[in-house]
Order: sequence, then C-alpha cells, then structure tokens
Amino acid sequence: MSTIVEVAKRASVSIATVSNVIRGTRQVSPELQERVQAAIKELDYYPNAIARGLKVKQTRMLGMIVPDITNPFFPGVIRGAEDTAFERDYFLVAANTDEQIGRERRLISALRTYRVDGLMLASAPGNDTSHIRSLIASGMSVVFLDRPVADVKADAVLLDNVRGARECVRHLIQQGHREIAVITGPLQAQNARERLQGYEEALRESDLPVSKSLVLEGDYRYESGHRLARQLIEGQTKATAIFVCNGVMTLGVLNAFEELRIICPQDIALATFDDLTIDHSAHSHLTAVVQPSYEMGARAASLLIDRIEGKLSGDPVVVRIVPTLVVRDSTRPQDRVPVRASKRISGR
Amino acid sequence: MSTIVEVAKRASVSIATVSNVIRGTRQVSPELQERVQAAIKELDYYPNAIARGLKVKQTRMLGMIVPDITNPFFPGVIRGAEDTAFERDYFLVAANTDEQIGRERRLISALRTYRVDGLMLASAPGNDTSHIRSLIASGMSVVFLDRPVADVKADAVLLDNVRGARECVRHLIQQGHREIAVITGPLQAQNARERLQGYEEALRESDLPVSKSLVLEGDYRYESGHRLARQLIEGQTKATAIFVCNGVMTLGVLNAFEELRIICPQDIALATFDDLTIDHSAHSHLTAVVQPSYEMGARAASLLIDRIEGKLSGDPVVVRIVPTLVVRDSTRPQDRVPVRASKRISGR
DNA sequence: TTGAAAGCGCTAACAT
DNA sequence: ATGTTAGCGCTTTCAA
Repeated sequence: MSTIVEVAKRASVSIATVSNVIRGTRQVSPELQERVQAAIKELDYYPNAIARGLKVKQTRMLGMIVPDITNPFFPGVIRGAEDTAFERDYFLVAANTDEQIGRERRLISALRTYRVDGLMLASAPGNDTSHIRSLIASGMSVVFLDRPVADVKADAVLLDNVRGARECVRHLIQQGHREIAVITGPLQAQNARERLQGYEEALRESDLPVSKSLVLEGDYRYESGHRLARQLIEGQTKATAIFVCNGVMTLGVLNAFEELRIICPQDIALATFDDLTIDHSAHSHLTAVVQPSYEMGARAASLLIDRIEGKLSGDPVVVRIVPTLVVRDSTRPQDRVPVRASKRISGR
Repeated sequence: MSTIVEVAKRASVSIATVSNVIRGTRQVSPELQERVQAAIKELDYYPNAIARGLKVKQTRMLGMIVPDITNPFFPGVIRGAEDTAFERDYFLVAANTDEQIGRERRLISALRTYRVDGLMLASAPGNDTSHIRSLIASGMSVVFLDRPVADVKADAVLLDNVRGARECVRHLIQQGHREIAVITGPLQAQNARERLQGYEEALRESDLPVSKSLVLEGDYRYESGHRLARQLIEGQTKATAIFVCNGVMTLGVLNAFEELRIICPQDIALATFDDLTIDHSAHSHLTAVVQPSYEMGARAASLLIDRIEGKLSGDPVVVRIVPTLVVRDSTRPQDRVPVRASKRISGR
C-alpha cells in the first residue's frame, strides 16, 4: 500500500499538492494535476481513510443496527439507507443483533470505537437502555428506525402502525366480517401494541365488540403464528377473518391452514401486516399492509446525514411513514375467487 | 469524546500505562490498573480504533460484498460470517452491489480506502475483473464466496453445484420421471453452468437423452421463472417434472402454476435449487437443494481470518460445501399427496 | 513497573 | 500556485 508521500515523491510535488489534487481543496496547475494523477495510477494508490479520519475527526461511516437481517423487512431498509448514504458520500456499515440486547451493546460499543459519524438503530427489546443513553450523551447522532426506545428522545423514522392496522381491519369489516381475530406481536413491543390499537379502533368505529377470545398474543415468530392459528381454528371461538400482525407469523398461519385443510378465503379470510417484501410475488394473493422498507431506510439515512452535517438542528424529528393497504384475494368475497385445478398438462 | 491523554491525566499516569491497561500489553500494578479503569468509566472513554488502526496498520474490519442482500441466501451468509468474525474479534462490514459491477468497483474502492484487513466477495457478473486483480495484487486477503472469479486465483468457499443438481435430478428420475425440464440461471454464470451440468450428468447416468427443448435458460430472476414455466406448459413439449435452478425463479414458476391452474405434483412435479432460506416454512412442500448459507459465511470468514493472521499460507484453498437434498411433497408420488379442502371452520 | 517520545498517513494553517 | 509542518490519538520502542 503506497502512501501520499510516495505519490508526492513520484510526482515530484509536495504532499499538500497531492492532497489538493485528490480532494480538489485548492487550485493546482494542470501539469501538476497530471503528474499527480499519473503517479496515483502507477502506484495504485488509495488514500488512507483511516489517517484522514484521525485528522478530520469524521469517518464518513454510518452505522446501522438491525435486530434480524434474515427478516426480509430489514434488507430493504438497508438498501434504502445504503443508496442514500452513497449518494451523499457516506459508507454504510450494517450489523445484526439477532434481537439480543447483549449483542446490541457490543455492536454499539464497536461502532463507537470505530467512530462512525452517526447511527441508525432498530433496537432489540430490553429494559436497560443505558448504552443508548450514553451513546447519545456522547454527542453521537442517532436515528431510531422502526422502533422508538422508551424514554429516549432522538430523531426517528417510524411506521404509522395504528393507521396501517386500522385501515386493514376496516377493510375486513367492509367485507362483511364481524368476528375478526388478531394475532399480535409481543405486547411489550411498542409496534405490537400500536397494531393492536389500530385493530381495536377499527372495531370500535363500527360498534363491534373487542372480544378477548379473538385477541391472540404471539411473538412475531413463525411458530407462534402456526400455534395460535391452530388454536383458533380448533377451538370454540368463531372467526371469519384473521388479521396477523407480521409476515413471519403469517407464514406460520398459512402452514396451519395447509395442515388443517383450510382454504383461504373461502373458509377464513386472512390479512397481514407484511414484513415479507421478498415474498410479494410468492404470496401474491395475500391482502397486506405493506411497509415501504426501502423508503424508511432512505429517510432514516437522509435524516441522519442532515443531522450530522448540521442541516438539521433543534428538537428531534419523528417521521411517520404511512404503510399501504394492498387488497388481494385473501380477503375478497368468495365468489370472486377462482376455483383451482382444471387443466392438466402432462401425460402422467 | 475523550482521548487516552485525558484518561491518563485523570488517572495521573502516563498514556503508555493507559494503553497497557486497556490492551493488557504488559504488567501494570493493581493500584494503577484501578485508577485507570475508574478514569475510563468516569469519562465514558472508548479507545479510538481509527487512531489505533493508523498506528498498527490493521483495522480488524472485514469486508463482505454481496450482490443482492434481498436474496435470502445472503443474509444467512452474512450472519455466519458475522458470528465467526465477532468470535475472533473482527468486525464485519457488509455491502451490497445490486449485481452491478460498477457498484462493486465503488465498494471495493471504498473498502480499500478504509483499509479493511480482508474481503469476502460474491462478485457481480462481468468481464472486467481488473479491480479484483488489482486488489489482490495489493496484498489484500480475499476469499471468493459462492462465485469464483474467472482467471483469478484466491481462496474460495463455493457450493458443489454439480453435485447438488445431480442428486436432485437423480431423485426425480427415481420417482419415475423421464421428461424433466430444467430452468437454468444465466449461463454466463459459472454456478448456472454447473447446475446445468449436474442435470445433464444425472440424465446421462440413466441413459436419458438431454433434449434441447427441455432446457430453458433463465436469469435467476422471478420474471424469467414465470415466463419460462408458462412457455413450457403452454408449449408443445411434454414434461412431467421441472428442476428450477434457484429459489427466486421458483416463486415465478409457482405463480405461473397458479395462473394456469396447475397442481403440483399431480400435474407436474417441481424441485428447486433453493436460495430461499427464509421461505422453508412457507414452501414447506417443495423438494429443494438446500444451501447451508450460514455455514458458508462462517467458513469464508474463518478462512479469511486464518489467511490474514498467517495461520494459513501457500496456495489458495477452495472449500466446496455440499448442499443437502430435502425431499418433500412436490416430488412425491401422487397418491401420497393429501387432497385439499375438507373441514370448514366458520359460519360464512 | 512506569514514562517519554517518535511516528503511523493524512489535512490544514501558515509561509513563500 | 506550491511547499512546510504541526498534530489528530494511538502503540511501541527506548530509557529510567
């Protein structure tokens, strides 16, 4: 790895001139420009961002911490943030906590030692938020993503969960459903509570009762969707529709449907709060509240950079992203659903 | 952000002592240890990894470049690499090229300026590999991941594509299929060619002809799976089974099945080379060649670190990971497949 | 066992 | 328009 000194020597100029050519900091005569560029090429020189960072006290690295990179929602967020970061000449480093607060602490600690200029954080649930407080106290710019952190004020990009859930359940009601079950997320999570709140608001608007037996608390994981759907279907409670509060649980519900030979929507209608960006194609029949993950990532990055660069100052800004209800067959009236199985194609 | 100097002042010791306490580089008396630790806590001091990196010429950052983070295969790989890296006290920075060689160049360039200690690369397809050659020439440790790069020798963790495809097609043949179509990836990609090769080998083993009309070249994307499946089903060629060379195209195929009212496996059997880690649950009826993405990431990281630390020297090592064939209903004999629709649960 | 100081590669203030 | 140099926060010799 060659250094700026070697480039300067080779081009017979001072290191200041090399620096100025690279960064365009000040005028350099065409001849020198050329000599420097040639030397850079010949030596295959890449400026040392580490040395630069030490000097200028900014790394142009942005951190992003997500709880589960295998949840398809987050790759979308990362892509959005990455694009925005790159456009504005920052570099995104994303890391994953596996929903473990211990890992989150370690990662934040690592990002602090690397002196990232700012951090986007979708925090793992946990009561102890001291690492986040200390981070903010240190002057780091932080944007909360998808999930706020209790009692900590900072910029945030959040989904309007209440609204998304409310519109979805409203739609079910319009379709004539009266007994609508909900499979919620873990209710200690704020977004799970909000989605439940949207469900309740929609029912109340239409003077429908909120029945305890129709509210099933899951944990956003596959297994809980599967278990609760079975429980619902095999139990006493009638329900003509299920509203599932995230995509992964919906996969579990679908699996339960398959096992129990439930046909959707003929037997039961299904609508989901959808994290499964990837899956749109696969489950193209599912009515879903679609979260614009890319946009959320992009907004978070741009908010963060504005804050870092001082283009934004003063009180924390909270951006509420409005999800879109996409109505598909899984909640459409039965008679509009095509019947399966007809044409055969092979000679088996 | 406090510095080592401030910590030293506060503890009334030299900066060397602070450094030694932090890194355990040499013996420090208990009293001083304690004073230093106290000062660190009081000042909420985080050592500056940037300054350290400049001095010791290693950052303990590992780069990982993947072509598409929204393809569920790669988050699995990232998780594996992340865990291994963390265990060995490295930090993983992952970035995404969107399969664009231009972005790949920019990212590699960025990672070079940040002086990552090594790089895992799943390269985007493209003829110009000069950026990769120059990278390796510069002395950077590089491990190719999932995809080798033509004419460049380096450590690599690859899937045994030929074997995975061959076993899958063998299985179809055992099930009695004779007219087996294949939807391949883009044949300029090596892994696409290898999977096709596995298909051909399996047929030849059983003295079955490799018919041109049963080989359909896709591009690993949803749309091509959808289009080619329609084309196959609506065309003249008979096929009793389809082998699809990746998971995303399979989603397209399934969508085509739905549109054309094809029931699997009654009408046609389906087996897939499966990138859809996430989706196992959803498509739990699909026979698939499962790629151990986590393990691949972990192996790549450990290979890379061994190389960086000199625990491995000499010629490039190529690790071939063997995928697993998971047989499910989509290729099982018809009579074993449960018929759908029976119990109704609601009063609609 | 502890401390002083050089120097990693760069930027920017100052000098020419 | 170009060059010289101090210093960013650390590690690591060298000295005590």
